[in-house]
Amino acid sequence: MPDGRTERAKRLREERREQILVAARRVIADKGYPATSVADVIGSAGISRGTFYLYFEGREQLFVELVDTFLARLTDAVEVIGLDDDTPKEKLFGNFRRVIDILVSNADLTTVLFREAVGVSADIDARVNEFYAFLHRMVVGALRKGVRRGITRSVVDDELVATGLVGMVKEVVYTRVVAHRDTDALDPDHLTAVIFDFALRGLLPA
Amino acid sequence: MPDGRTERAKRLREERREQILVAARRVIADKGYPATSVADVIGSAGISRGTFYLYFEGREQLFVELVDTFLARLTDAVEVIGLDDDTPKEKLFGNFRRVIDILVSNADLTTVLFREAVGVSADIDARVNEFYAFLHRMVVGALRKGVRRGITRSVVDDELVATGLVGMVKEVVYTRVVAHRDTDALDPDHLTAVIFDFALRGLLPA
Amino acid sequence: MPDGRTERAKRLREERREQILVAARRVIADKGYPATSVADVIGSAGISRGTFYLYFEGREQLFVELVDTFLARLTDAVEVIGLDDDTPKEKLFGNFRRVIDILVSNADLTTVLFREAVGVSADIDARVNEFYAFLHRMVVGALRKGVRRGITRSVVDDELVATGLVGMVKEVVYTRVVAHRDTDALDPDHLTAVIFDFALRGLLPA
Amino acid sequence: MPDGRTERAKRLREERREQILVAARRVIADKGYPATSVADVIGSAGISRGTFYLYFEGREQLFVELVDTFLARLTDAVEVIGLDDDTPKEKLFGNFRRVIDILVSNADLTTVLFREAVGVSADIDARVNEFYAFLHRMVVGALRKGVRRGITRSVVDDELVATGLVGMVKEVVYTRVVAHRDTDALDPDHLTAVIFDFALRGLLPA
DNA sequence: GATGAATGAGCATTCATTCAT
DNA sequence: GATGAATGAATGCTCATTCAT
Repeated sequence: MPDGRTERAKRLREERREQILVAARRVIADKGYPATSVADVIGSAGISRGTFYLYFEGREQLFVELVDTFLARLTDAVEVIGLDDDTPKEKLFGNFRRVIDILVSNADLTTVLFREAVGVSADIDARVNEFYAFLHRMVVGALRKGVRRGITRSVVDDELVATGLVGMVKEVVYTRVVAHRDTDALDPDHLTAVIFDFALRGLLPA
Repeated sequence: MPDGRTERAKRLREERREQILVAARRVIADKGYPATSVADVIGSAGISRGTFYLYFEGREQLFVELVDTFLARLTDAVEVIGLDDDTPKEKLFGNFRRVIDILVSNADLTTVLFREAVGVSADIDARVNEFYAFLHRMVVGALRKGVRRGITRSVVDDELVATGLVGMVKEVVYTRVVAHRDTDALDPDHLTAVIFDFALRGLLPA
Repeated sequence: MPDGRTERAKRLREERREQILVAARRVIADKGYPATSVADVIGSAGISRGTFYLYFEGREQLFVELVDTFLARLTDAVEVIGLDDDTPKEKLFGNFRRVIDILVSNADLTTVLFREAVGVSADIDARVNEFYAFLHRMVVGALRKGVRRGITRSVVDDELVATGLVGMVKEVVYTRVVAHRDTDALDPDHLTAVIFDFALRGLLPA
Repeated sequence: MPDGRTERAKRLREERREQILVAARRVIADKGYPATSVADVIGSAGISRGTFYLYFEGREQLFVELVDTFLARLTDAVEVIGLDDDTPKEKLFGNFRRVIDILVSNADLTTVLFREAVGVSADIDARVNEFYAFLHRMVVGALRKGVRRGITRSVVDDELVATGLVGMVKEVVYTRVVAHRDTDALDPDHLTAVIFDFALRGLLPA
């Protein structure tokens, strides 16, 4: 029955799901995933136990969905930069900026991703690791293209440097957003600029 | 009664504790803290339930001790470098190297620290965060002393850069030791050298 | 309003009920009553949850009706045989044959009656027991009339023998129809003949 | 440590198990298996939830054990009668008597076996069916040996007659012990005698 | 009349902790 | 000191029933 009623029902259903997801990420960011019971989630979402299981297969599946959706948004924010790109530096800057922006403006989900989505289940671990591996591949690619085009110098172990660059971003976001919940102090533009300046010029005096 | 009997008893007691701690960190690194029950620990340590509670207040206290002891070892490996030090660069290099060495050569505890000791309890979170804050303070101090002595240039936001440097080390160790358990591939000297080279000279061509 | 519309509505309603009952007895015979949820029934019947409760008071009442209707059909198949009946043996034979026939040709309902309608609720237990008590009374009556008319000999405990005769039929039908679902192997005529032969002549050599 | 303490502990453990089993069979016979929750069992046994799971893997395993143990006792009561046995009739009579005796003197377990152990799980169904199949095989064997030795006549369908004989016993016990809980009225000797008399001589006048 | 989203009581099971022996 | 049986609060999940649309 593809009539109006069905459409509306679908939308309501989607809203309900979203309501539960929002409540869940808030409470998980607050109490931590292992300490968050289904009772906590439904209490926070203002729904009954049964309703929860109407929309999600179970506690873990809800958590996987939370993490997966967020990882997908982050992945989408990263744009591959071709060897013949006219503005590779700007594109790379844009990639960093967008990822950081998403992380900073979704404090709850970032907290869940950084603090809870680790060591909970092999399944989730694998997805999260795959995301970081994706970031790592992108950075390694950027480093190598930079060398080929003469923009950057060649380093001894570019895999290691790439891992370190990913780690820089993670740690900066983690300390500000997750550990100190000090979102205001974190301007994505400033952060990206500082990291780029450091990464390009190093610490030695000119 | 400071006689021999007491001495021996004390030593036996200490050995017993150690035996339990070793078993615990192995099984926690393997299964993850939330999934590790007291039954797992006593099974792995070969002791009875009651004995466990004779040596530790409970499951969480055991975990706190595991993390705390490791953090203390790491903290001890960091040496403050004075403004008038003759070999500040070598000292700093030594600090990085020693910390990385401890992390790499204690894969179980490093796994526990990086993957399990996060988001479990506010207590543990605070201790771990304080350790990273300590590292951060040391790096910020080194940066500022470097500037004063003309060794390094001044950066716009040295707090941010310091956080990033800590993050580089964490991520490199995490990916190799925890995620891929690829300890062989991680020579502390090589790692420290690469990070230093990158941090000092940056990526721009000379 | 005894007009056509009402008539048609009533008929439709009856058909709907029947549709649900048929679906229910199939799925209950298959999965067992305790394991059959309302979801199973409505899934099998192709109706919605709400509709189910429009036609039945609830899960148990549906089950009671299923059993009751079947018991009524079985009860109707049994004909009382008068003392002055000309063909008492044939009538008795007919009674056995008809009951067995109904049981054999309604494998689903027989399965429900024998395997599910036992120990589920005091209500259903009572109805089923009453049916067996009815059969028992009929057989006791037949035995006594047989003795009075000189057709059969007098036994020490005709109540016990009657119970046993009912049990013979139950067990034969149960093993073939319910346990082994081997309906083909069960010719009502053959079965009735064998039981009669055994019951009349016994096992001793002539 | 094969000392006295271990022995005593083992005995205590066995007593505890037995205590739970006795409580369980009482409450299951009373309320029915599907309606009996773990809460009912532990309430009846006067133990805590945790203790229950210390002695049994779960609700179903307890039930399986209840049924299995009883079936084993019944099976043990049946003695195979050889072709060259001097007193085959007495042996057969003994078999019937002993089985009936166990059934009658364990009203709770008999109720569980007849009313609850049916249609609950495929596992239990299989075990119960196997027991009846065993009885059936024994009776068929007895019938055939009886014919060979000239003690009984040959019947058209001895499989069917054997099933019927098993059914006679089941029904008599069921009606008296389970349905009417009228254990007093059921003397095993009398019952066995009546069934034998009927089965051997039949109902026709001499 | 038909629908299916919502409800919440109820259930089996786990596990950190205690304590009598 | 050592043991392990006992405890019971807590948890994730199911499902019969209701009711607004």
